[in-house]
Amino acid sequence: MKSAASAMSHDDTQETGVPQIRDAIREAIVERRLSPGTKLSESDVGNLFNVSRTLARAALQALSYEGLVSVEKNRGAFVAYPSPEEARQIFAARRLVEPGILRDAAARVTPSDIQHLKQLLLEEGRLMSERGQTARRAEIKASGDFHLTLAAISGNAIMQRFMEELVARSSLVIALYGQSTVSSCGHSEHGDIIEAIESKELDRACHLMLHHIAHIEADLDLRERKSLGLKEAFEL
Amino acid sequence: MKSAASAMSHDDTQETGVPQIRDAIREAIVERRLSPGTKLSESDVGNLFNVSRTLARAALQALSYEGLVSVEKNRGAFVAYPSPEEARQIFAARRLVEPGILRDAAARVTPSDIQHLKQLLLEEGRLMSERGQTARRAEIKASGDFHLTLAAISGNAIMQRFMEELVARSSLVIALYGQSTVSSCGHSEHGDIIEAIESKELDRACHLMLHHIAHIEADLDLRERKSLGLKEAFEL
DNA sequence: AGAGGTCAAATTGTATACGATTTTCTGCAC
DNA sequence: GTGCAGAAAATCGTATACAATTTGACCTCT
Repeated sequence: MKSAASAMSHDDTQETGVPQIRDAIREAIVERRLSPGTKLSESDVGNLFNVSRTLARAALQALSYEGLVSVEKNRGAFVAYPSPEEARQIFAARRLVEPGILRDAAARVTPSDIQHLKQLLLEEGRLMSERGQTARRAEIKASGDFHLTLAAISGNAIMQRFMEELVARSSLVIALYGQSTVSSCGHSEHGDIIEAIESKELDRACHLMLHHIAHIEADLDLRERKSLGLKEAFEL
Repeated sequence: MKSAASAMSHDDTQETGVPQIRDAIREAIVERRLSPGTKLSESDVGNLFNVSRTLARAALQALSYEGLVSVEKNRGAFVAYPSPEEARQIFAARRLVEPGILRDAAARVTPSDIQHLKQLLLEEGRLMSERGQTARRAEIKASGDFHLTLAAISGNAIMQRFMEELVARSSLVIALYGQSTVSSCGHSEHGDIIEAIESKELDRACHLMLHHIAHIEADLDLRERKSLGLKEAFEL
């Protein structure tokens, strides 16, 4: 396997600190430059960012709290490889919280917020028509940003952080179990939700949101792919 | 101020590892043996648990991710001192997610789960009638356990972890802003919710839950207590 | 060739060392 | 006594060192 290090970009600005490292790795995971299961050794991470293992380890720990990295005792850290069950729970959580966040957001939304959302939508559409790795990565981020912006508008920092975790983990799930090559989020659905918010049709907005999440989930193939029991794999 | 160390118990079993330390400190915070604002120096924590600063630091970092400890750069870690605004957001988050969790839990609840919940209720009642610090601490934990058990029954590990964070932080908020000396959770309200679940009255159960959370929040005095402007403090 | 076992290399776990920053104490001028 | 350097102490930030564990290779014996 290609070294984990080479898969990440690294600006040489000597801005030290765990947050930079954590954020850089998270971005790499969310944008799928790092695939689930990739080993993230402390030394490699440290070398890549020109820091000691101490800081590399701290960054990996931080990511493990967010569920993006799993650390196995005495074995090291790996980009998380969510199980189908875990994937289901992530989306169940989103169905549980996003309508509520949407309601809170709608109650506080300002015209400037609406403008911001529409801006995001435009950008998203632009990226969809482009081709190339870079555009694809930017599109992934943009489509998540819609949901995160709603959380930000809701004004609840706690729910916002939770949504950041859920969106990031969703990206991992889609990378693993997504079937269609098309974008993770139905672009038009975002637009419909914005419209519903704008015209204060709260119930319809929530309904659309639930439908939208279900739509994303429907594109996943979450059938258990066991190791085939180590026996079943060869009998027959 | 009394040393932070002396406020925590510590069993001498040489079970090393960050989790033990983290859990012990969390328990101490949730049970209010450690007050908001208390300094948690890395050396003290390390000495207390007979580990190096490395592990102490890791444990404190972990707690900061849960919002129970705030670490200030170059100054150290302190038991979190949530602002009134933060407190409001914590309860807003609970109002947002607990009805949903309750619905999911009700859909999967087994007779054995009901029995477990009633058991908790009994224990809670028993502790309420007792007196003394130890009983008070146990009661605090028991009252939170009701909400956590519901999350466990819902079968969603992600929501469960989120609820653990919210309940723990609620304990901090109540310690800071709670007015009445009585228990944080209306004991009878828990019983009513169990009944509603048992008889499959979902809407009523959710309604009761919202009411219950509002009831807890109503006991708080979340008025901003500024430093009193340094002038107003003395002009009558 | 295959099974099993020992050793070497790599990697993580934890402690310690040292520099940087903040806080506290001290002493001197006023 | 008050106020303000400046030094001393304490505490955090980061790197390095060393122990423990895992992994994989190689070698032997059947």
